[in-house]
Amino acid sequence: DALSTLQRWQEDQPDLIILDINLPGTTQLKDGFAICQHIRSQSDVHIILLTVRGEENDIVRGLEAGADDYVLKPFSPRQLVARVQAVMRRGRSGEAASPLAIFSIDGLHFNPKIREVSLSNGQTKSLTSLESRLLEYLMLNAGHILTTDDLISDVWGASGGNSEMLRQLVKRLRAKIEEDPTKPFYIENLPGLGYAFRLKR
Amino acid sequence: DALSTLQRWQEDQPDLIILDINLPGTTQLKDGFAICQHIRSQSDVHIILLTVRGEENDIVRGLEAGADDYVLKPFSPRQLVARVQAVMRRGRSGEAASPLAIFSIDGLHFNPKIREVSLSNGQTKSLTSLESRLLEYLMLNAGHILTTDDLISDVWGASGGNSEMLRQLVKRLRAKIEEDPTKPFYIENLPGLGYAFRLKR
DNA sequence: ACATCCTGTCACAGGTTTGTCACAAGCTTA
DNA sequence: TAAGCTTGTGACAAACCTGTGACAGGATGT
Repeated sequence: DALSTLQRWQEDQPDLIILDINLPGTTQLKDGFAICQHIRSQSDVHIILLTVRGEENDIVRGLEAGADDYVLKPFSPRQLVARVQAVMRRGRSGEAASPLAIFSIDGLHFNPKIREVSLSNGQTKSLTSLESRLLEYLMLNAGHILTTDDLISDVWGASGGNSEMLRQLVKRLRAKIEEDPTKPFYIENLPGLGYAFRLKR
Repeated sequence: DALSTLQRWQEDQPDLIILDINLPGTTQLKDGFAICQHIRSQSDVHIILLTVRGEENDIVRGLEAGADDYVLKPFSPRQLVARVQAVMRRGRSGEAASPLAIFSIDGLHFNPKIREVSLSNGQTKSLTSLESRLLEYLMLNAGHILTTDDLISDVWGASGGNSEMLRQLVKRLRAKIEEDPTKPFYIENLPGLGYAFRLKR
């Protein structure tokens, strides 16, 4: 849990920390991100996050909080070992910039920090808060199908949001980033499943 | 033993290897880890290690040598089956895909994730939700007879569904995947019993 | 106060998917 | 041969999904 994590970290002085974002017993102040940030502020230790698939925007928060890498649950032990080795390999000073500063896929560039997309035709548009959240989630999982529920809970959180609002949001986002919104290129619909950011093949 | 393991691996090209670390007859050069590493260096096949409880740091060595997962002896058959399914489920790359990545039987390729089949003649068709469920269940149990009731309860759940709906669904699925729906090749009917996905012999 | 933007809600259109009905063909059994 | 059962099939209707336009309330800035 949160407290003993910090204690043990100070006692053991490990080279690497694998940190589950969903720490049990985290009180109001100390969630996984806060811990990550706290540790990072005092040390250069390597930190790898464990995140549940479906909550990928935790990743963004985690990397911003100073994590070196992340692994999605469920993961294969082999994958975890590989990530650990990779993180250890790049020295502490490894200038592994947050890889998610800017998304660039298929001529679409998106900077979630300032909520701006630049299209392949040179145009630049600024997105609203919700549109940005949606696009970030989609591009983070480019090529994977995201169910309607996933998207809703990511954009609006566990409580709010419904499929009607999502449809409307998709429409508005497409109006901004698609060349021809009636024939979407980037944001693909999989009937009965959800949406996906399409990867060229 | 070590040598025949490598031989059979090359001959059989299995999808999954369950490897006991304590191989008998391992000479100085070839212990279980070396075998694991050797196989991994040449293939992406899934590897599950069997390790005796009490030597848990074998696990670390094994995972470093490229294994996907491990099972401690003594284990229950049920646990082993669960691990195998989990390993098979997540693709080779370590990405976790929930259903089996792709079924390929007798020239029929089926990706349940995106609900798409590609036929031997090169055509690809997308299936509806129910069609996909049915085909997945059939291919998962290819070569085994599935009773009408089994199929109904798998596709529609415990409550809904009846044999009429199943017949209709089978018809629609056959129309999409069979070359000649009047003479089905893949989906075979066993009068009075149910259906089966036919395996070539 | 006013205009503007963002967001949620309603209503509807078009397409697809699914359930239902009726019936034909094949096999089994009396 | 005649029921009786099972399986395959066509047609149709209901339900569902997705996209869209219009509109209203709230926030924000002038």
